[in-house]
Amino acid sequence: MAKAPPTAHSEPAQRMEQMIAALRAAGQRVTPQRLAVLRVLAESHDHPTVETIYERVSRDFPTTSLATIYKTLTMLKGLEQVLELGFAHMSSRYDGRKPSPHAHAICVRCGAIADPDIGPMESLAKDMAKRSGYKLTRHQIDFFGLCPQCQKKA
Amino acid sequence: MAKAPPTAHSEPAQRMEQMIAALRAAGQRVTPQRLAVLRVLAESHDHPTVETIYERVSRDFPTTSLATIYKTLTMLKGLEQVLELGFAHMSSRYDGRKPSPHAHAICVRCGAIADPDIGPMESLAKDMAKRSGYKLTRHQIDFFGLCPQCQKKA
DNA sequence: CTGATAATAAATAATAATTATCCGGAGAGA
DNA sequence: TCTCTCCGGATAATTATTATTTATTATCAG
Ligand SMILES: [Mn+2]
Ligand SMILES: [Mn+2]
Ligand SMILES: [Zn+2]
Ligand SMILES: [Zn+2]
Repeated sequence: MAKAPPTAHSEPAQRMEQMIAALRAAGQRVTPQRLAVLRVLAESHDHPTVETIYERVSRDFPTTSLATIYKTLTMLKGLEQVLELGFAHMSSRYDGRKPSPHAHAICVRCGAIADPDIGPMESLAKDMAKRSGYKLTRHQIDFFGLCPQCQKKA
Repeated sequence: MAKAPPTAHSEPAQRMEQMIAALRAAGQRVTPQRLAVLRVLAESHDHPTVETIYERVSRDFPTTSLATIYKTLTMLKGLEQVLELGFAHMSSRYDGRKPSPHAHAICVRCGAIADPDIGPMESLAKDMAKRSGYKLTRHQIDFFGLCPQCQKKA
């Protein structure tokens, strides 16, 4: 059997290990429910909602409560292990694979979210910090429009 | 008396005229309540919340309902006469002075919002469109941190 | 391994922001 | 003036999220 090819970003399994390590380092308990949430986050490429995470966790863990998902995500946010994308008229979306702030493209029709690597935001943030006088700590950069699929249906 | 100095962006009065014209062009009625909302939007530099707009409108128009503010803002958004800044864990903020998308700095302590002109986002949007395949129509670019005042208090 | 204990999970209630519904009234146009 | 539609105000409903309460469980000292 051939060796698995190298990948640019972490495999779900190793991303999970990172998150578990972060929990332990923070003195947080590692419970089955939390492991289930971590797994969903590590495996999901679609920037799922709380509801979606809940459904995916529920497959293996049917008694889990929505509140548990919320609380786990809040905790992981505090540990900078998950990125929350917050919006006004739709529920938040979560990225557990790339937990540091990065730009997103959001389809206003179907909700699909893409996050290709684009030119770095550092210079933009520097510029904003300089001209506003703010001490900046994080950002959320969102572009809205139609995903390729929805463009076809138009 | 000296002539008023020229300004880079529109005076409240002329911004109001623009908005009124947009209403008329869209066949929308220009009512006293709506005029009151327009005035608040044209005069406010603080990116007010719905609640704040409501309070300001209520000074001159005490019987106004919150729902009217919401409905008027929704309409103005449709006419691209007001920019909504939507967030996950706080209520939306509105900019009626510069209604086209632009970057903001938001103070996480006191909520102050600044929007200095910074390096253009066009190239960033182009890059995102190219790499994601999305057809982009608008964006929201937010930087979070501490405003100058809150930095002092630290 | 066992038991003590503090943290956590589930269920549920509460909250906050926003949106929908209903109805009376004002206003533009015939 | 009449009419018909739009609009405003009051209030109910909805949605997303957070708080509370109680039972359960992961962790670790012994
Ligand atoms: Mn992402
Ligand atoms: Mn602005
Ligand atoms: Zn789409
Ligand atoms: Zn501040």
